[in-house]
Amino acid sequence: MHWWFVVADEALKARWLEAVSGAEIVSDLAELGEEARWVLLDASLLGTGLLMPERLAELTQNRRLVLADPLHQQERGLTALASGCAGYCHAYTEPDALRQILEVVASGEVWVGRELLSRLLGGLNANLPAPSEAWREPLTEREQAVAECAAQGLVNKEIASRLDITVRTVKAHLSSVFAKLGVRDRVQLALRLRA
Amino acid sequence: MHWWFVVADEALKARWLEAVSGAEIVSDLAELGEEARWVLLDASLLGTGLLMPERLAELTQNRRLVLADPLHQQERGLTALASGCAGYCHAYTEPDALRQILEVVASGEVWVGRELLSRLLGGLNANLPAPSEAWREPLTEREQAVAECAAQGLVNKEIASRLDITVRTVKAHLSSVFAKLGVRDRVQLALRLRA
DNA sequence: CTGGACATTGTCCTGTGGTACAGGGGAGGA
DNA sequence: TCCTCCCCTGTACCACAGGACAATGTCCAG
Repeated sequence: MHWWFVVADEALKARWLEAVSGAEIVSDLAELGEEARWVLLDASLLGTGLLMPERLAELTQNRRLVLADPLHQQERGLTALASGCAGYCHAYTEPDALRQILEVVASGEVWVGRELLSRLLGGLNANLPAPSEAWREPLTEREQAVAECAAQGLVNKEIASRLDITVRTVKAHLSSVFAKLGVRDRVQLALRLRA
Repeated sequence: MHWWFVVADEALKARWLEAVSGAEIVSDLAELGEEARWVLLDASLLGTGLLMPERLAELTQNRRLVLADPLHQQERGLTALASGCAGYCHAYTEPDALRQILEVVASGEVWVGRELLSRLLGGLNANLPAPSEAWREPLTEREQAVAECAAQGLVNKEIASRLDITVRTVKAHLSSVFAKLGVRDRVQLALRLRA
């Protein structure tokens, strides 16, 4: 995991390096090569006051980009995330907080501060569509429970412990589930339940 | 910062303690006192299959609550977050990932996984970084090919035939993939690649 | 009362998954 | 030339997955 910092301001650079020493530093976006897969970008280097979704989408192709914005506003944050950024934060956020943000992004997640999250949750739609659960129809309650566990990646021992039954019972239910759903093993079961 | 784990399942407890040793353990919600300000709760201990927003709102008053859910579904995650939870994750998430979640929450932020975030950003024509590609980064070309096959539900024999290599070579690549991606078997690999 | 469905459990078996230890060849960079 | 990494492969081993065959108990509808 190697971070690239796109930052021109010396004070900001120092602050970021406090969070992640050893990062590669460039002061202009044009200097970013394809090898820069994990990037922290000072939004002020984007050139315009506004965040251009197309520009951000272009920049975020084939890389994880965290946008550090001196103008820390919800609208800009939403635009950044909606345009493919893997995180949005204040440019001058505390080094400890910045390190955590980069760690979260490095592990594959997307970083959202609580303000943005609150904003997003505020627009929650009550009538959310239900996920596909057609797989449940032919199964008994116990079979469903065992199937869910298996599809979540648990081994038979763990399922037995979780549901307070023996491994033999787990196998019995799984065999029945496999037959009813027409899959041959738990990998295919997991794929089926996630479809 | 002192975490309280509300968990009855021994295997789950051990897993959580791997993430945060020294946490206070209780096996029933009734045992939670007011001193428990940072709580990780096994959702199965809520008593009903459904997540009750009123109940969650009650539980999250004056405390940071992360809900660890064996039934890891977007709807339930949205309900949890909208009801005041500071985080929603899979009950059996990897200890390293769990530690990171708890660190994020401990620092005052809210934890949201990428699936939930994608849902929340849905109304904004979300263009989150492609989740299906992040797993490629640490893998060699051949490892990627083998991983894709395994994640599609193929057994080792079938993968060997398709890629024109021996079963032993398939196993070698898979073991390397498991180590690099931090998964323990091909079910978890499949889930990871589909995340 | 009977039969069927569901849930649970036993022993036994085979094949697979996954790891350990070992090794060779090719390509590319220092 | 040497070293490292990738790709490939061998034997061996153990644990697990999954199936076969068998059985019991509970509940409920007919």
